[in-house]
Formats: sequence, C-alpha cells, structure tokens
Amino acid sequence: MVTLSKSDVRVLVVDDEENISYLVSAALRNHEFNVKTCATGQEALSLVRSFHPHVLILDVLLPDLEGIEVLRRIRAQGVDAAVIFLSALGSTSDRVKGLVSGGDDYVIKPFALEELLARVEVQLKRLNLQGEASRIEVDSLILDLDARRVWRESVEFHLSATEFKLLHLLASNPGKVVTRSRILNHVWEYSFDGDTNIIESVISNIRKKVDSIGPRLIQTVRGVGYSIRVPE
Amino acid sequence: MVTLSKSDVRVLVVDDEENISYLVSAALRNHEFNVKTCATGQEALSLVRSFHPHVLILDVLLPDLEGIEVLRRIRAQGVDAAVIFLSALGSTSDRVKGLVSGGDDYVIKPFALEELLARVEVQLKRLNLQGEASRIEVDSLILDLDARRVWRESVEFHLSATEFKLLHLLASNPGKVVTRSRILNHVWEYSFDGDTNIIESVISNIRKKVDSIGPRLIQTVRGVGYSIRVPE
DNA sequence: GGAATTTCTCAGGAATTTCTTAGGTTTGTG
DNA sequence: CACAAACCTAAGAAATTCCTGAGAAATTCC
Repeated sequence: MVTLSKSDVRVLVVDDEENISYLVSAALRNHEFNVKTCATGQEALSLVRSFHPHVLILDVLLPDLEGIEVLRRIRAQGVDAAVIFLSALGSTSDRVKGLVSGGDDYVIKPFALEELLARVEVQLKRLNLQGEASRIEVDSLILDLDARRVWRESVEFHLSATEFKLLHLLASNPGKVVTRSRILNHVWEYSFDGDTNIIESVISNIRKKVDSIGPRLIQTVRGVGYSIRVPE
Repeated sequence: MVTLSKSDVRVLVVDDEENISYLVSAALRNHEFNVKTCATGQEALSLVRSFHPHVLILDVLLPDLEGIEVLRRIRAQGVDAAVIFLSALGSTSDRVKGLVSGGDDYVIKPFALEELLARVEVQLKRLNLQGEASRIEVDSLILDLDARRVWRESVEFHLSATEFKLLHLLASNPGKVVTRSRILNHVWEYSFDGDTNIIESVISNIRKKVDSIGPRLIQTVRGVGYSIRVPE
C-alpha cells in the first residue's frame, strides 16, 4: 500500500461551467489535494498527459468532445486514473452509459460538495492512495493514533511505546497475518540475531493488558506470526 | 490479473424488504452471478464468513444491526469485499456517512436495476484490477493467503505452516502436476536424503482435513507428484 | 543521582508441529 | 496372478515454537 500525503494526490476537474468548476476545485484544494481545472475535452486530453491525475472529475457535456469520448481516448492511452462523471443528464440510461463505458462513478448535478468529496475518497481507497486514519477499531478495541491511547470495552489501558507500535501494526492489518519478520523489521527496525523471544514477550504483555477481557483478539499463527481479528 | 468467470463471482444481497431482495437477486442471477440473500445483519455477518462474497449489497436499514455497523464489523475481520449501500435514506449526510465509513458506493431507493447492475460491474472491475492475488479458489476450496486461512464447502479448517505451504503450492498450479522434487525444494528448501515419506505424510494430513468432504481435489500422480483439480 | 519505567534476556513448562517408523493398501507389470 | 514399487495412514517420539514470570540492563523522568 502506497501511502501518499494528500497533497501528492492529483485531481483534474473538467467542466465548462465556471462556477461548478470553481466550487469543486476550491473544495478539493481545501482538502489539500493538488488540483488542476480545464473547460474542454481537448485541454483535458493534453493535461492528462502532462499532469497525470489520479482522479478525473469529468463533465459529460463539454463544448467540444463528449465526456465519454474523452474517457475512451485516455483509456486508449493506457491511463487508468479513476474517473467520476458529473452530469446534469440524470436519466438511468445516461448513468449506465457512463458507468459501462469505463467510468468509476457517476454523480448527478446538482450535487452536494461533501458527497463528491466522499466519492473522491472512495476512488483514492481503490487506488490504495489513502492516507492513514487517525483511529483504528477492531471489535471493542480502539486505538487513537494521534493521542496514542488504547481502549478495550471502553476501558483505557496504558501501553509502552513498543507495545503500542506492535499493536498498531497488527490493528492496521485486521484479519491478516503479520509475520514475525515483518514485526521485527517494523517495530525494531532490524533483524535480531537468531535467538530472541522479544516478540513473544511483548505480545504477552499486550495480551495481559488489552486482550484479557472479552474474546481474545490477538491470535497466534504458529510458525508464521500473529493476527488480530474477532474469533467466530 | 485473475479473471473470474461471472458464475464465480459471489454477490450477497442483504435487505429485509422481500420484494427488493427478490428483484435484485433475480436480476443478478440473470446476469449469471452467484447470489445469496439474507434479511438481517447477523445473518449477513455469518454468511460473509462462509460464503466469502466479492460484492455485498447492503441495505442501510436492517431490523437488527445498522448496515454501517455490519460493514464495520466485517472490515474488522479483514474482509475487503466491495460494499454497495442501498437505502431509502437519501440525504447527503446519510450518503456521506455510508461512503466514509468504508462503503464503495451508495445507491438510493428507488433505483433502476440496470444502474445497480452497472455499479456492481464497476466494483468487479476494481476487484480484478487490484490483483486479487491474495485469494486462491479451486472448486469449493478457498485459500486466503493474507489471513492464512482455508475453507472447504464454507467450513474452515486449521492447517499447520507446512501443510498450508504445500496446499498453497498445489493450489497455485491448478490442474498441473507438481513434482515431488519441486515440492521438496519449495516447502522444505532442500532435498532430503533419499528415504523419507514426509510428503505423503503431510499430504495425508491435508487430505484428512480439507479433502475428506466433497470430491477429492488432491490427486496423486504416481511416480511424479501431486495435482489439484476437480475430478470429472 | 535516584526512582520509575521500559526493554530485553533467560529458563521452565506447555502446546503444537514435524518427522520417522511400520504395517497396510493400491497400482502397474510381467 | 504374483510381485514389487509406490503410496497411504496411524501412532508416537523428537523437535520446535510459544507462553509466562522473574529479573537484569537500559532508558527516561523528576
């Protein structure tokens, strides 16, 4: 998972209605995206080549080319930016046309900026570009990453720096097994010489604090590593 | 890129309004998806665990749990099926809530079946693009490589590290024979001195667990090795 | 500097896994 | 059909892996 800061995410807004274009791009900039705008299909085609947007917000009705045609041409160039169509054409067949021709979403004007932003975030998630959340929840376990605090069943527990780092690693991969070597690399930043059981030791301490109430969330996967998930 | 045939794509429809549930699932089946339906959040949670849907169509208002809560819980288990919310709650804030809480799309009732289908297809495109390399399926056998978990006919089995490694090797070469020497090299990383039947032993254990229900998937190829495939 | 906390090592014991052994079954061949 | 080779399986010994508590060493805090 590539984690980019938001200002590294490029969004291209293509719309010939100036006020829409302005509102959308302002909102996106407000959320710290790197935004460019243009008003025609031709401009869009050349900007895609130079600006390499991650997300394209594309009006269906442009003065020169149709939005769908723009999409067709940029896909033909092998660009796989996420494309969100924007349109006053709200009929079902218009929407279906936009989606089946390769669009990733289709939003009807008028729309709430807030929703458009949420849909942009969804596309980023798809591209694996999303920044890290500041709070992680797995069942009744809650990690507040900014405040470095941990709760289980609403009771707060104090974890040391190492314990927090390890629990954070597990909790950001819920359901997946995190191997011992990944743990060593991530938490200790080097490989220990063969024989240490520092991982077991820290896991044991974390469990004693956080995982002794309710069902056990930290599962041992013998010979491989550990995994955090709700047992069935 | 793993390309699934449509009948291998599993879609779970969760809605307590029977006619909606029926219409949607009928339309999806018409398009040759493998569809299951249920009416409550609890059922959804358990079906997700056994049915392993690729796409989840989830009503926001369910009799027991809220759809968003269902989503939260399945995400906590590391399930990353695409989720399309379905709701009569059409306000912007409802939609935003659904999207930011991890939904991949949000469709408002009433909707055109055609559009819902188009949106399901969009989600499939996403699943195929992101490689899907973390899951291997052979008939009713499912290996989740990230979680290191194995199911057969929706029942989970526990495999040891060696057993998993060997089954993984076979399952990533469906229909092909994997020779004994390849198995030795890959699973044990060296050649044993002539006389050992460790492979037979491990195969026997795997079969006892995973291959004792339904048709036998692991075939012995006398004098050569083993092969995993569906018998005719 | 001294106290408190955290990090890490060590060691015994429990649990699981790995591998060998040995006898039985299947398969192919003359 | 008889025979041998290849394979299957159960049982159990050996080895590995993991858990935990106690305490030494290191670090942080006052």
